[in-house]
Amino acid sequence: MVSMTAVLPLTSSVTETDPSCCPPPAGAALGAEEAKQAALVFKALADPNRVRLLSLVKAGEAGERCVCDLTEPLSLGQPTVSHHLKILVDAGLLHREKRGTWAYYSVVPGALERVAGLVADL
Amino acid sequence: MVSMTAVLPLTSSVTETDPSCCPPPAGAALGAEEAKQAALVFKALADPNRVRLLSLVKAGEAGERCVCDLTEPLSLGQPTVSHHLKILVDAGLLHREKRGTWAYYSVVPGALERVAGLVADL
DNA sequence: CCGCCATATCGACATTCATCAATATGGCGG
DNA sequence: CCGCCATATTGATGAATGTCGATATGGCGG
Repeated sequence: MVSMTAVLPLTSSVTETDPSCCPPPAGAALGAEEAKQAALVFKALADPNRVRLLSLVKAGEAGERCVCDLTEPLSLGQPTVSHHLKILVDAGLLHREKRGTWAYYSVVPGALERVAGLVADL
Repeated sequence: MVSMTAVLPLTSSVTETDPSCCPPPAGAALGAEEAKQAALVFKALADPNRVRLLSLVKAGEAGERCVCDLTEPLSLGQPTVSHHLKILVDAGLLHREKRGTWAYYSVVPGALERVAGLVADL
């Protein structure tokens, strides 16, 4: 139990070991910390079922989807789906909102575009 | 020894189980096969050292880099670096060219942009 | 032709991860 | 207040993965 921190600061928040601060020199190679942060986001996308989850949530009406609608198309157990969703939330890609008994997930606005930018200018 | 196939068709090559062919309906959720292909690429990026490798290669002069110049900045053994490079090549992200005793790696033109697009319109 | 050098492959080991069954939590209807 | 329902958490297990040391491959200089 050390996690529960959302990754994807990518805009601010610079918890580096290196004291020489950070706005990436643009054009230069990534440092170890930046690479680790980036890899954390990619790890969240490195599973077929999580990719499908993101896709399903995004395609859902109003851009959101309840967990109960996600277990069936993936042919996965409910605990497993819950686990994957947590990983996507921790990565800063999904947002969770609990309404009554149900939990609705939606794609964090701009998150995918931000990741796309991350890839494009490695 | 089953691998050695480059991923990232993403443009053509559709080895699906599903017979109803494939240009993604655009707007609909991803199928299982598409998600698997995407996840394969993300898996290649899901390691900090591989992200740094890509970055280092891209930042190298003439956009290429010899293996011997890559082991030191990563503090990794040569076999390990070679292994990571192979994964990036198999994912269709890096290109390998052997000149004499040395192996030069370069980013496949447009590969990163293609992956970025993959992420943006999940 | 022999040995050095850069790179790739192999085998092994420790760690991480995806998945499931079982259980906990917490709201809603009766 | 009791039990059902949707969701989350826990524990366990098998598979995948990152790393290393040792070894194989293959070109180049002497």
